[in-house]
Amino acid sequence: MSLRFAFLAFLTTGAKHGYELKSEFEDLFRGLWDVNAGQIYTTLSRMQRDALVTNERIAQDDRPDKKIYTLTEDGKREVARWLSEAIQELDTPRDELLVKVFVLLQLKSPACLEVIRLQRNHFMASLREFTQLKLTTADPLRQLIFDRAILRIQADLEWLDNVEASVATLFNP
Amino acid sequence: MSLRFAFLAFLTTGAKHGYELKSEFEDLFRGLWDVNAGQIYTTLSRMQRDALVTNERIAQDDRPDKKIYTLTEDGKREVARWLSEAIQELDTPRDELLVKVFVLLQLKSPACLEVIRLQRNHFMASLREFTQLKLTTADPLRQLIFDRAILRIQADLEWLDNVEASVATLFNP
DNA sequence: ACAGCCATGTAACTTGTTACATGATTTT
DNA sequence: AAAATCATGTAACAAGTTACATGGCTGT
Repeated sequence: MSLRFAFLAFLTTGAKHGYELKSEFEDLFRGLWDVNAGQIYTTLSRMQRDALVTNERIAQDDRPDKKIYTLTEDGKREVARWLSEAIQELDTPRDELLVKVFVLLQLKSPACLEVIRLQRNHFMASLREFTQLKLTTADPLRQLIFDRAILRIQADLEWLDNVEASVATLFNP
Repeated sequence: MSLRFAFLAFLTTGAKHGYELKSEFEDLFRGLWDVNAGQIYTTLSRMQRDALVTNERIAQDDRPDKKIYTLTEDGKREVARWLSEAIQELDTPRDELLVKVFVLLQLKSPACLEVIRLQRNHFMASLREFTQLKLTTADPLRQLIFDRAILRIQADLEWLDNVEASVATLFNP
């Protein structure tokens, strides 16, 4: 869905063709998110199916044809709706780490502490990496990407500390 | 994939049938993650397709037949592999909030600050909710669920503060 | 009588993602 | 001569998810 919303937003500044949208997206998320070329066109055709965009084919002498996409009224409404609503999905983390740790706690698995240690080491390495990247980046927009990664990893590390502190109690009630 | 891994782990303590796996999972994640009944069986049949489990049909006089699932050797290897590797996906956040904020910053959209404000209000409300839930929960395992939500939301709130602080600079370079 | 639990499954749809295919132009 | 960029797309699969269907037993 993220790519779809990004395209919707990019199209508010004017009609664009697929390759342009890809470039715009990749310039913004360079390194963090490389989009496969094919995905651009599957995403756009699904947006068209949902009547969010229409396209017009433009012939070019020196280049392959391009297809200019324009937001429909529905598309404009969809952008407006997106901007007017907060994103909800973030506050109930249903991710693999929660499942892993929880299942192991439930099973009182002896592997539990080792798994925590392993994950913590991984996080610490990522943290060092992103901190380094942030420091060596001049672009303040780019720094915000790394910032987010850093803050999230720190939250997860803190959580692992809490989990570890609870293991003894949970295993010997 | 999370459900699949949970089932793999649950099956290490013995053969089980689908409904049992569903109950075990829902007991653990009650309120946070309600699994649709159908998903149990699609997940199990895909696991069977991938040779991670085999099943045996058991007739019961008083109840419908049940199918007992057992881990294969491949399945056991898969669990072991899962436990021995840290989860990687968490350290590059490619989520909708990042996309939303970034696209708006890129477009220098006047909606930007309003979107941040909206999202912050939403996070604050969630934070109050989860804090309340954590306080009124006796089960320490259950508290860890809310703990995770709380820590993640706090990290995202902090990030929004950083973003807001950068908006002025980014809009007037 | 009816709700709810036990127990299973299928069909269908969505999104994410990749491999593959085409072909011209520009840069090294 | 080769590599990168411009530009488009299709086919296919995996995974998440839901609606629907079946049917018996148990508790109120």
